[in-house]
Amino acid sequence: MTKAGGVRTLPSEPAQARRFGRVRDAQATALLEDYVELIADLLADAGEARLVDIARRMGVAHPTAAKTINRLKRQGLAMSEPYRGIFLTEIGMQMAERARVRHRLVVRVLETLGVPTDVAEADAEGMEHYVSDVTGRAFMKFIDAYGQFGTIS
Amino acid sequence: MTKAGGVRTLPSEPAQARRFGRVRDAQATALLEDYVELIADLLADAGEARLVDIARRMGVAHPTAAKTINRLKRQGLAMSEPYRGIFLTEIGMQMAERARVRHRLVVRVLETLGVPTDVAEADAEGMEHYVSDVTGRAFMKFIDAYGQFGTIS
DNA sequence: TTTCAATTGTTGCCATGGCTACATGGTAAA
DNA sequence: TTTACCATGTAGCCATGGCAACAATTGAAA
Repeated sequence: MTKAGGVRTLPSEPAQARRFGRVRDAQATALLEDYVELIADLLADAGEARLVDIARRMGVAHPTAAKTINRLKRQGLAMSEPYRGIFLTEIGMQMAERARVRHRLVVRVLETLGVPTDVAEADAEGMEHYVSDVTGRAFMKFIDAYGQFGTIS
Repeated sequence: MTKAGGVRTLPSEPAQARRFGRVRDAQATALLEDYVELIADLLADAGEARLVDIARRMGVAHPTAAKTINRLKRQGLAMSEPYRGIFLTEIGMQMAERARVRHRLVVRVLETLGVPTDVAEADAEGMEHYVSDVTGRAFMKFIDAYGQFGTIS
């Protein structure tokens, strides 16, 4: 099963290492993006983002959410007074907006490819963090061309 | 910006919690899948999977790779004798094959949507772990319908 | 056969992201 | 005004996944 016969051809070592490095980077910010997006949604929808609600919606215990929110604060994405609700900084809001746009884009692409909405929403939650700008632009072109007519298949 | 006016409507609390739970589960197995897939590729391509090569291709220091491989062994996915190359168990090979098929599927979908091959390969590396069976089937239908004619846009 | 470089193994450190258990603060009901 | 309940904060535990530093083994060159 060498290069001649098989389909298998490994990428070059540095290229592959770079790729996995990028995946690790994306993974590191994925959780922060999810929190920031959720906080923005809660602020828009309920007028406030409380720790308990964040924890319940993330499906984690409240100390877990508290730790992550502290990380958001350290990174200048969120802010809060003791025993009060959580708010986003300017940077946090920008990140939330970008995440929200990308999320909706991925969902629409999946829907257009025939994936049911609830599954599309669920899968997009994980996939969205790994969509590069180039891929995002390709997605937009695809939606512009086929999205408005509903499903493609 | 309530339900009436805006686009924003949060999913129900349990639904959203379930979604994020699924993302966490997928994240937990993502690294194992990547290792198993890489080991299978090295075995097919080079005839052996050595620790140094795995570490270099993953872009990590060798103790990091060693720890992860120990985890693979604990979970019954890989096996090795001290100071020897790494092999996959039956289960590990099955996992590798599934991961490989899904990886190629995601790459082909992205390519068909107009994403350049190298970017498609890179993005697929992160996205593939979050593609559910339902979405995978939709991808296959899409490829069957449009894939053979090259890019869609 | 000896020696030495490369590979593998091990230990111990750090940050992250889960959890439980407990302490503290805030507020509404009694 | 108390009190009791809920929300928030904090401490400490575990596993994961990075790292550097050092130990042990292998195997090839001298």
